[in-house]
Amino acid sequence: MQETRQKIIDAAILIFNDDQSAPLEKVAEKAAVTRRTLHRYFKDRHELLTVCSKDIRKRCSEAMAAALDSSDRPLTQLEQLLYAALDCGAKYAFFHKLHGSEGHQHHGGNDDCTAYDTMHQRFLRLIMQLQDAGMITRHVTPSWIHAFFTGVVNTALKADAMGEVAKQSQKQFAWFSFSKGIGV
Amino acid sequence: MQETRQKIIDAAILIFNDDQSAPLEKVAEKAAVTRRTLHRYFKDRHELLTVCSKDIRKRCSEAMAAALDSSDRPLTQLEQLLYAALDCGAKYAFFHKLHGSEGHQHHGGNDDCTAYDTMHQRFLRLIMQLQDAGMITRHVTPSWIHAFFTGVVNTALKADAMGEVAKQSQKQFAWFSFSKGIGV
DNA sequence: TTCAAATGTCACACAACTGAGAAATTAGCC
DNA sequence: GGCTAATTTCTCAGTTGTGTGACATTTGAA
Repeated sequence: MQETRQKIIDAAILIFNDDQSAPLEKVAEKAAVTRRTLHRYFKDRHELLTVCSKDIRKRCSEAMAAALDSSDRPLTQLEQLLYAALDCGAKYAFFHKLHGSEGHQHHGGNDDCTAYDTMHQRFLRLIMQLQDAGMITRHVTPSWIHAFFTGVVNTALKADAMGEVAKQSQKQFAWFSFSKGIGV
Repeated sequence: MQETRQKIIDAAILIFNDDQSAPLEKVAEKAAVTRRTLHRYFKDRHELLTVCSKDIRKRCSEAMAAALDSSDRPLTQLEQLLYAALDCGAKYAFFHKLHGSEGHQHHGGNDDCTAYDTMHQRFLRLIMQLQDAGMITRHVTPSWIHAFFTGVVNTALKADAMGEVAKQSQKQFAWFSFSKGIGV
């Protein structure tokens, strides 16, 4: 059963997302599996992390690309991007965490880095395009908007986890605050 | 020298903020101190965490209270609250993380919880007051605004850590995005 | 039912982290 | 300079996490 593998990956993403150094026992527990089984699928901690990273890259990149392709209107693209990120959930958050951690070195040979950078560039271009068209404010920089974007995603994820905001309002609130926050 | 103690606490907040299970060696290293010295000030990991929690509570509560007292205009109070949170930096983020973690149980006997809840209540009241006055939108709930507030703080902290946004623009951007994002 | 693959249980060796004692070293102060 | 307290260095035992082997148990499909 290959679904066990995915179950472990998903658990690892959840656990490592808020505790990088968490013992593998916790991951196994979250995946409802023995540590021994976890080790059957993944040689060691490092391999598990690598696989998580690749899994995330694949899923996030696809979702983001689909969002961008879903429309010709830049503002709609941006809105769909936000929804896609929210759907990716913890994966999107972890994607950024991986590339923002201290020990991380960007280099071309790493596919994950390439995927991240590509996405990042497309995002920045979209933002600059919107600014040029006067559809969003120029008071804040594209860099800030990018940080703000992931910040709103994280906010929605946390609000969801805390159960403080109704599920169906989540996306609506997120888009309201994000779009207004960049001066749409 | 009692400043060593504070140095360790500050280092612990920084380290534990993005890796709860980080070895104490990392904390000691960040504080430019030996692990042995750390153990002289704090019996064990748990005591260090407890002290961090108290330190954070004290500093954040004071800063927030001062911000609220700095003006009579609700909107100015909110703006000052944001700046205070940004000044508290990682401490503010950790404050929330501590109270949002899984194993955490809210109970009256815990001073930290009380302080957190008090602050939380004052924040929500301020928001509802602004909504009643029609100064901010009603499209989003006070709960969402609270989550959004800490989200913006985290965004600014991250942007600062990544060096992507000029220091002096930080607060300005944060307030712009936050205020617009709640429909000011 | 039967067989094979997947998973669990137990046991082990090893590495890393933790907490503490004792002596050597450093820093501030009179 | 000498004294005192803080800190470092070195040490070590105890605990926890890691990775693996051997074998039992469960599961699912033929």
